[in-house]
Amino acid sequence: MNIGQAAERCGLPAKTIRYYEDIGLIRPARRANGYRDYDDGDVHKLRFLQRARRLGFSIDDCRHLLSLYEDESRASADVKALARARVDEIDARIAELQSLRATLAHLISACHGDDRPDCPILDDLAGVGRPRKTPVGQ
Amino acid sequence: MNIGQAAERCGLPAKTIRYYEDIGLIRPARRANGYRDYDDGDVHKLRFLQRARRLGFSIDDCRHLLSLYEDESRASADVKALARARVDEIDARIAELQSLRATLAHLISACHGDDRPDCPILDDLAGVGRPRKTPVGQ
DNA sequence: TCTTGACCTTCCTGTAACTGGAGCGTTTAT
DNA sequence: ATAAACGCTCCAGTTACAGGAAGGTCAAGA
Repeated sequence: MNIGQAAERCGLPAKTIRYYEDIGLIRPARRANGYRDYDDGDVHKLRFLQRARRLGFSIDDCRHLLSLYEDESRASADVKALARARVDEIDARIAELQSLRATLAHLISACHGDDRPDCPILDDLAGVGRPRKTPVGQ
Repeated sequence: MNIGQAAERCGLPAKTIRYYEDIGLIRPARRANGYRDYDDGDVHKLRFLQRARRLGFSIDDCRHLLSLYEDESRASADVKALARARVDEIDARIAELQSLRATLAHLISACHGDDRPDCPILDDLAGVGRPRKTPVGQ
């Protein structure tokens, strides 16, 4: 099938599918006219990639997952380790965002937010008050 | 002062400071030898930028915040609105990450993670089982 | 004076993972 | 016959810088 139909079936834009080919994730057949020709196996792989990306795996992770998927003798522990690493990344990111959120919420609550120019948010960014050492995150 | 000293005082790498100049965020003086020459006001602005970036404001947000900061007749409501928008972005991102985390944690708990090749994580990515409609996020 | 090393300069490239568009050829339907 | 819809490749842009090359400048020591 043509790339348009493959795109429809896997849920990825055609542009993305071509990009995945550029970086060596898939290698569809070509017809005489130069058009890419996808079979069901290709679409299956593309769907695999779409799901893995949606779960936040990097392209490199996806490459790895795909090779594990195609390796009949893989150990499920390898996959589990990849997934655990993803969860750790996610946890770190969530913690960081929650810290930022708390700082911003605090500043927002301190700002009267009217037509007057004085603003604790800007004051904080400008470093008004005691010099802060690592006030948020890091 | 030279860029190295300014970098040390504001907590940003010299590369980043030059980049901020490229995109028009700051405009330090130049000496006869072509070296950038930062005064205390410049360093103050750079520190402002460093703090705003650390709070997750985009460069465009920073540009906006800086212009508000320099506008003596600004309304604090404008700043508050920017900060609120940031909090909304953060909340959305956190929710998304938590959803991803839950899905991954579920798959991880279902995977025995040993030397055997069968793996529910890969099965899920491959679409084994009932076809999922938008299982996570979005 | 010469040299060494630490700075500084500009410019180019690369990152992640695509997206948009130009300019062109092909297929399909009317 | 022609127009729409699709396909192709290649190039540029996105975010916010980081790394490095090639070269100029400056202060200190031998």
